[in-house]
Amino acid sequence: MTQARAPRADAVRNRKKILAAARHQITLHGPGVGMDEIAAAAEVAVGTLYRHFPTKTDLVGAVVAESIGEVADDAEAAQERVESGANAMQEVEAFIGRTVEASARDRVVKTAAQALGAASTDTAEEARARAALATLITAAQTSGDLHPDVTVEDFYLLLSTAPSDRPSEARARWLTLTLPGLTSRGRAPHV
Amino acid sequence: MTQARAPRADAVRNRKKILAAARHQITLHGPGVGMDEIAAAAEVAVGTLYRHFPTKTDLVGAVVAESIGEVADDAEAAQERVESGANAMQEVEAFIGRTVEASARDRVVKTAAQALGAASTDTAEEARARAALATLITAAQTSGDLHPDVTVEDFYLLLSTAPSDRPSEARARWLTLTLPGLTSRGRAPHV
Amino acid sequence: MTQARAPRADAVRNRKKILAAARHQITLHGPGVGMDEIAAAAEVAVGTLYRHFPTKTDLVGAVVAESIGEVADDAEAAQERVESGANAMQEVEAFIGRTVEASARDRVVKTAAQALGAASTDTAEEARARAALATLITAAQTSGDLHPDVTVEDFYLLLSTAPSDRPSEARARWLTLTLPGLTSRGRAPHV
Amino acid sequence: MTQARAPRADAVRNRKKILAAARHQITLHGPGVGMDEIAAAAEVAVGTLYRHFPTKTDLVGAVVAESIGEVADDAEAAQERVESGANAMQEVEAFIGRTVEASARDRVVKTAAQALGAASTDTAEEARARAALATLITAAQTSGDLHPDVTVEDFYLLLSTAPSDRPSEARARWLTLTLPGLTSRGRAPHV
DNA sequence: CATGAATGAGTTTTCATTCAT
DNA sequence: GATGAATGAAAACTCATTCAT
Repeated sequence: MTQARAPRADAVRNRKKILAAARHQITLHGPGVGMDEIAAAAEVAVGTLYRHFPTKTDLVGAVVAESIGEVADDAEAAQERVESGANAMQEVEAFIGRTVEASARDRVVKTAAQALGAASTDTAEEARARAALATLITAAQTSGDLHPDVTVEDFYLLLSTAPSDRPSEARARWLTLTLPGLTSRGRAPHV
Repeated sequence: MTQARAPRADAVRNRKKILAAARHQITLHGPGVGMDEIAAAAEVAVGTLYRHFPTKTDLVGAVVAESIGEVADDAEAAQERVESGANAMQEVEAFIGRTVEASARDRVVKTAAQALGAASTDTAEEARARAALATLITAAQTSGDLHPDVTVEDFYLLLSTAPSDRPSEARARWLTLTLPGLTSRGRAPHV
Repeated sequence: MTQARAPRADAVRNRKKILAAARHQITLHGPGVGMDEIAAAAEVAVGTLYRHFPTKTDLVGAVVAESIGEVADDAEAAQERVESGANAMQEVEAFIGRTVEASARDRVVKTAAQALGAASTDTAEEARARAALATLITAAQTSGDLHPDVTVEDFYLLLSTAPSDRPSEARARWLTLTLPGLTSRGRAPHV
Repeated sequence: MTQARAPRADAVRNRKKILAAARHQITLHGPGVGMDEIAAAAEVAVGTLYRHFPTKTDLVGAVVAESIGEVADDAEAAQERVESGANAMQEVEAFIGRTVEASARDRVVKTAAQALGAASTDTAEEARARAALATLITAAQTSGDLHPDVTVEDFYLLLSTAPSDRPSEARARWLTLTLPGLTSRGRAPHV
């Protein structure tokens, strides 16, 4: 069992520089930035870039995974606040709002992921996010007005269709139109 | 007064073949299909393709315009049914459902338009669609439960964020989650 | 012997329009102007253009031939003035000066001819020019200082290397440097 | 202080092969040879060619610069011979003769430069050539028969209009007709 | 005869990826 | 491990020329 030798310090440093540069470049010039440009921005040679990420798809996938990690962090924080007594339904709505805003800031990353068909998700971060969201959802269904049939998939469905590339008023309006569908009252049967 | 000479029969035929082929190829392989491939699919030489559409952007724009034309047709039909006594709110919901399905079939066209920055809209078709929708909205607000602040823009906002590239169950679920936000009851103030 | 039927009036008109347009367009945008552009400028369809000139080379050749015709006119006029008593050497020098200026005005035609390897000359016009020049040369050798070994070819050699695409000062300087070589005194043997 | 790292051995080799091939191909088939052809002749992929010269204009410019370098070498050698006691006027005439011959060998390079509007000159080589020529001119004006108003520009004017694409007899004749204009005797005022 | 649509080889250039140094 | 030069398959677009209408 060849224990994976601990990565060299500079290799770690390079990986970080590359990810940061990729994120920046993609946000700046859209997907379709050349690998050369990303490499240059990371102050690294293309070869090095390819040693860390064998494919452009892989690199973009990693950038996306990072974003997911941040979403997971956010969801976990919300869940902890709920455990400490915060209103679950309010946390759910606030979480959605923040995530939509975040994906607006990083919108090109999303586009990039789609454009390149980057495989959906890096398991570790994904799992964390999913766990925290599930807890949050259950809490809001118990103590609040979140409709009982709502699932984590529904969150993803909505978040992945948020108008991240539209002006902030559009995003606000979208929240107004969309959030009611998550509540019991909003979806109450016709009288 | 140089009366624009009637276009030749074969030119018209080719234009149609090209548009059809473009639509098909784009739907099949995404935007970024080569012009050569589209030309081949249309059984035409590239030169011909470029005679009809001087730029790839123009071609994609034309394909998009066609789609918009179809949406306009659909909206007008719905409006006429309402004038003939059909339930306005039901027509609104059905219209949205149908359009989401249509954009799922043509999903890549949408992507293509965004990707290439094809100028937003072909005025003529756009105007028709807008007019029919406005009438439809007013009718549903008068006789049905459509929320009074809903506008044509809201329709566009929702339609443009529909999960057109997801399986049909996802699209159905999306309708379930989204439609309530358009109604007065769905958005009723918290008690 | 099928006597070549007299060309139709409109065909003649078209030929002239095409030649004029070609000359204008080439002078304007350099050789490499598209045949389509020339056709458009002549208010004629490309097909018509190709009926009159089966090849781009042919068209350019015809334009060049026209220029030669003008040179021939000029040479004949000079020769007639000499017959009427004008100073032959002065006429020679003036003729060269005028021709250089003319080729500067039409410079692109020359470039075009070279670029496309347009076959050297249209016999009729060429012959007229050659005859008039020969007479002029003989007169200047008899009554003036034109070096006895100078031939029509020498004139062509100089004219074809005139700096037609340089500013007029350059052309003037070129005359200053070049004309002495045509005279007996200028080429007097080293003492 | 980022010391420009020494270029790799193979890169240098390729650059040379490319320049040589470009020169050859251009001389052979005129400007307008495809980049693909040049690449093939250099036994290199197009991409490599574009790494070294980002634009066709750049490549042609480099080829031209090389030619100018050779002219500069020649002029410097002539100047040194004069410093060592050689006859200045003879060196001037010989230099012009050699350069005309050289530009006949490389004639298409000249055409190419004009055709592509390659920015007139590569400063370094140009400067060397100009310096050597100026010295040579002064020497020939002092010790020989070179006309006092002749400048480096005059040399360029003549060389750039030499009949480089004509047979060698034409070039010889051209020298006979042109050189007198550079001398004091040749341009002596009319008696 | 005129028209102008169609042809298709060819042009320059880009970019993800590989591999010698 | 890092470097950056080399690769070569596209891609979008042009234009002289042909040919159906």
